[in-house]
Amino acid sequence: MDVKTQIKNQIQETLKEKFDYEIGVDEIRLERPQNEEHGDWSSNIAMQLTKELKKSPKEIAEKIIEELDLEGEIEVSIAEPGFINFKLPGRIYTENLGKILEEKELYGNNTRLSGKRIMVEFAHPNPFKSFHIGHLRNIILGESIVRMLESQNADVIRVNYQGDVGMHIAKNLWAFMDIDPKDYPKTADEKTKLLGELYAKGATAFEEDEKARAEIKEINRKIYTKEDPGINQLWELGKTWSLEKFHEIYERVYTTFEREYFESETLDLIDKPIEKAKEKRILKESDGALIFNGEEYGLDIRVFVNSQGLPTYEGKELGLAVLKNREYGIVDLHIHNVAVEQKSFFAVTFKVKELLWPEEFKNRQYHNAYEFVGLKKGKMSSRKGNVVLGNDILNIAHERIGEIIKDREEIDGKEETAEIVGVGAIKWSFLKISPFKYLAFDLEESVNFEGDSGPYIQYTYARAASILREGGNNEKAGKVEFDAAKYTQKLSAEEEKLLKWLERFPEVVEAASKEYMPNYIATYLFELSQKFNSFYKNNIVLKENEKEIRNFRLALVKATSLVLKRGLDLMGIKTVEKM
RNA sequence: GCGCCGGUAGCUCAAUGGAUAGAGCAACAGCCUUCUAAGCUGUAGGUUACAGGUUCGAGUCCUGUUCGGCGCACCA
Repeated sequence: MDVKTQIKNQIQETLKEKFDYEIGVDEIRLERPQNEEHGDWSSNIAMQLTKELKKSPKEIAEKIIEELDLEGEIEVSIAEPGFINFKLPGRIYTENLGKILEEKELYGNNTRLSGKRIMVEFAHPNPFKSFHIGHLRNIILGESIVRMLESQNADVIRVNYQGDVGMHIAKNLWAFMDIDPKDYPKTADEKTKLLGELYAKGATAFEEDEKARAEIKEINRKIYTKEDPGINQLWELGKTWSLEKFHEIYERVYTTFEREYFESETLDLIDKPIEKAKEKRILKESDGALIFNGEEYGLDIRVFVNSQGLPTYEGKELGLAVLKNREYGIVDLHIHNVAVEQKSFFAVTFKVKELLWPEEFKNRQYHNAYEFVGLKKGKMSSRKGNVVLGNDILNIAHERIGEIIKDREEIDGKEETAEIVGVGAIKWSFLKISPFKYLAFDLEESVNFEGDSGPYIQYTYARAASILREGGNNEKAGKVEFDAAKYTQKLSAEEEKLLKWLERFPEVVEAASKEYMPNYIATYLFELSQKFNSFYKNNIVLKENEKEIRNFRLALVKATSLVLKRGLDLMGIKTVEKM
């Protein structure tokens, strides 16, 4: 039994004995005091119960601690107005240090989601359109969510769903048809640039030109029917161009997909569920379209098949559900990592899927509605061809890092280092803030490498790596060759803070994975780095004469480097040994 | 009109209903004669948008106001 559970059980028993008051263990909450001087754990139970027990919080707290029978030298104290604070013996933390060194990169994992199959759908860029800063937030967040779930022992299915049919394509093809194949660009960058321009041209024409609008609608129809070989060919070509570029980006951000779905694949599968939905009166006709009237569920009205008889995005979602079920059967949870602007869409399609296929979908769907990305300066619009491209951002970060390290002789692979650190800087800037908060992206700030930044953490890791490299055999440094109980007496302030902070990692990972908030990990790692750097400044490791202290510090450095690396890994960020 | 999200230091963000609201950046002042200065130490910076309420205790919960973002039938 861990310390936390022991304390809770004891409080529960004491309340029963002393006050004849029954309370569930889960209702007793132990908190981490913000101020570490208040101890390692804190309980507010005495204040909570003042009314019910009709006694002052202090009185209750005093009675509780009188009766507590805790094992293992836990210090208990009372603070105004009635907090009960627990201070754990140093031994717990030195023992945990041994645990980290033993478990290595598995430290922090748990088995909360063992046996669960979770499908995470993320990225979804649309072919023919650009992969912009919004997609970057999506894929970086999605990748981290996948890794966090895997750390909880879930069996994760990574999928991507991409819109390769619909009006946005038709707008593009309308402009695409005017390009002479002789003028087709050669490089992937030029190709995607052209596609972006074509979309902007088509979208503008659609809005401003009556004739163009009719033509685009006709192209859209032909995309669905596949009756026009010329259009089919252009469609294939543009899609290939797009996907080539998308895969380049996936690779750069260390993402892979087990299955990439396309809207075009769903088209043949839509009729059946639509029929079924009509029979069950889930969908109804209205003004020539087939709609779901969500009002009775407090939801919006949304169109599943338009009055032209073409399925909308909503309709295709039903086809996708059929396809997924066919390929993967029932999964425990479907996570859709899609920005908050689609909240209404998911609320409705979730409800329809649940009504159609309760066994497969009821209580098995979650829309991770993360917030929008915008620019701190200026506005973005793909319609106007004015977008910040994902790749450009990564390139700029890469270049900036390249400049910084170009004169550092000790770094071997400068290009690779610049890439890893550059990508890390961008990922960090996205993940360090809550996903559920609007992100005002500022390129200058995200490539600022000081303080709360990816490179700062990576740099801290490299410092640790450097000590371990020069400390000789890493394996040996990884062994704690000292008497843990005795050594705690001699800890410096920095050592103690670092040691204690390392022990929190597993609970941070668990909370982050439960709430889909990688920023918890970022905050933790930043504080870990600060504590390590402070330790680094004031506690010499390699030149320490006393062998016992030297070994302890090497162990501490090793453990810190393991946790830094693992934490960054959960965020989808790589480390370098030298930078 | 209805719904969802947000407003915390000059800027970007933290803060499971808890103890003195914390960081980073920017500004200012220090530290390279110890393992990487992408580092460390310090100073300054706050009516937590506003007004009520609930609570032993509110940045956090409730109500209203206000400002901003997003969404609400044939786009995805």
